[in-house]
Amino acid sequence: MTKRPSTLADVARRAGTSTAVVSYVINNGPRPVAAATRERVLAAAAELGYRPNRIARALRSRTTGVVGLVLADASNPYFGALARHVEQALERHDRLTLVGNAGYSPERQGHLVERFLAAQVDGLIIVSSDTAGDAAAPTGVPAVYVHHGPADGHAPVVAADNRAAVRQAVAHLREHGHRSVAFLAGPHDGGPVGVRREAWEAAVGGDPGSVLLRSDYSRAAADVLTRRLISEGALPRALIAATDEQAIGVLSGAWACGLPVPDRLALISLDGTPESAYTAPALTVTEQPLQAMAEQAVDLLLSLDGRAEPPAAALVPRRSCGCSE
Amino acid sequence: MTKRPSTLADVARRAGTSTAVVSYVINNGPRPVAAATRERVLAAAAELGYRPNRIARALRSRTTGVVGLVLADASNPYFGALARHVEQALERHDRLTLVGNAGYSPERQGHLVERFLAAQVDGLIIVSSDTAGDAAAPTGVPAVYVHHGPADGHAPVVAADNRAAVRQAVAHLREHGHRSVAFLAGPHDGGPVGVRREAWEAAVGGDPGSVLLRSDYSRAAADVLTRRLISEGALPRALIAATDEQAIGVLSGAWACGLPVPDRLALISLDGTPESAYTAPALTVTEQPLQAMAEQAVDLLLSLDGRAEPPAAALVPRRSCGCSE
DNA sequence: CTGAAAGCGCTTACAG
DNA sequence: CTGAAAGCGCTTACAG
Repeated sequence: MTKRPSTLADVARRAGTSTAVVSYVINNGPRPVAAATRERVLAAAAELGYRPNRIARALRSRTTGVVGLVLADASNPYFGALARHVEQALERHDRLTLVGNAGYSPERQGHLVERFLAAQVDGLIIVSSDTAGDAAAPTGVPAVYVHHGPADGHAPVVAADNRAAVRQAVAHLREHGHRSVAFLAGPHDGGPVGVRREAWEAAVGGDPGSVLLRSDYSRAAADVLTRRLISEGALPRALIAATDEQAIGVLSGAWACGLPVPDRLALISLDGTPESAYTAPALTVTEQPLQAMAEQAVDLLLSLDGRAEPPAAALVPRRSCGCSE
Repeated sequence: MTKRPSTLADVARRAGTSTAVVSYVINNGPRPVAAATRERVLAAAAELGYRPNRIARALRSRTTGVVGLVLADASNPYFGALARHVEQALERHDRLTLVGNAGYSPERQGHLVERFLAAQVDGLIIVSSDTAGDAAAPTGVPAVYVHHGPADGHAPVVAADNRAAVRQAVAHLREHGHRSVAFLAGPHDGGPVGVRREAWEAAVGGDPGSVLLRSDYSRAAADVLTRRLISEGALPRALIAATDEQAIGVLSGAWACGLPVPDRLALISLDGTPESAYTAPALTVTEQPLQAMAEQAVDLLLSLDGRAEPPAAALVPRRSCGCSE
């Protein structure tokens, strides 16, 4: 038989004071309380194991301390890492994180936003890919997009400089002596991967040897594609993968076919998630500043400041491009 | 100027009825409403863009529809996958998920539990490793542990049969002709990895060639350990890694040293996260039924039923053990 | 410095 | 079938 949790009124009764005073001491304000009274209240609260009911506080003060985080795809480590950094940043600001996975579905994203709004979140952080996202522009609470956002400019979007990252990747592969540099894009253009693809196109000019490849954003799809290209003798010698997921699938397919990386395939990936450092071989990446992006998004949401862009993606040379670590 | 969101009272006024009736139609009960009245209410709600305030409902009905999910370590894909499945299962039951990452710290876990309780969650799902967990037995709301839980039996624990998984792994490596099978454990015993280690010990008997290795639960630590063992000529020929994180680190270290897997090292991992299928080479694993575990935890929490144990971990032969895929 | 009281937006007995 | 009203646990003007 667990007894009813104690309330403010219980504490007030026990301390022989009013609920107002109890509230003032629990919240350290907004009115001063005499030291002696404060002690009595604190003692009463401790004896009763009082824990403030945030729901009641939220109803009254119209702020829940909860932020909704919508993920384009929680199973992609890139979004996963972003999510962890967002949650941590919010926790540092004493906010709770309500999380939802849209699984690349705009409908599910819209549904999540609705549910979060009904839960009276104080704000929304939407980690969006290309497809989902532009639709449900949330109303009533502040929202910040990460990675990709609607173009209408109604909500801030935090993203790294994708074009610069691609230019670095192409240049690096050229330094390794590759004249042609292929690109593994997503199934559609649009969103950050579309931007990356455009930047690649601009960088390789019209070079016919620099072919455009496409696969879903999954290890499985890139693995299958790689096996097929190898069996057809059509695998490029130098390749930029739009995402780590795809790059890992390429590595997996290449290994299975006995094709050595980087000797027969020089590979660079554009996400730079933590996992990219422990593949076989380790992936050369342009590392997106995931933590900085997450922190900036949280700061913008809580309007702590409107800091400048996050640091640009940095090229991290590892083995897969042909560097010797 | 965004105007104040409409309330039940606004809808009632517009529909020319009482708030009680509006509540009845919004919630389809618990009292019947005349069809004509219902239409008026629905129309009014639609015109006003009414969205029920779940906080107010929660305060009144003492149930928030929110569950708190505490993760031992969100950056470990094993826990990450579990978290996704839990969130999806909760979503199917129309619950929202408040998420927090304890980062292997019992203090942070306790702190998260406190905050979740203050937020009036309807229940807690605690995905715990060995170290964190036993401390803060939450009070007042139902709780279910996943992967590992306190031994006192106060809360249900959902976990796969770790011993059977280890026995399968050892037997499989023996079928490949390995008399000695080493084991890469975590930094301490205790929790599921402790159980796995014990089961390994029982399976290999006192064989002196079956050595016990230890590393942190990270790719980095296992990578470093593997490089060191190789340089010392002390790497075993057959190894069971307690976790996928460690197995991936082993693969990474082996590749960097030019040591071929599985030819010179046969490797099996005991988690079986999705990533294990796309390493180079693909990892042979005992696959923990992560989705089934998550669903059972949610069902237990919402006391839908007390189903039997989740299905046992199944051995998935891939390349790293020496099988030819 | 402190108390009595209104009110946040709902749900649900209680009358009719 | 419907309405008037109490109350969930807080916060915060308003008096004193």
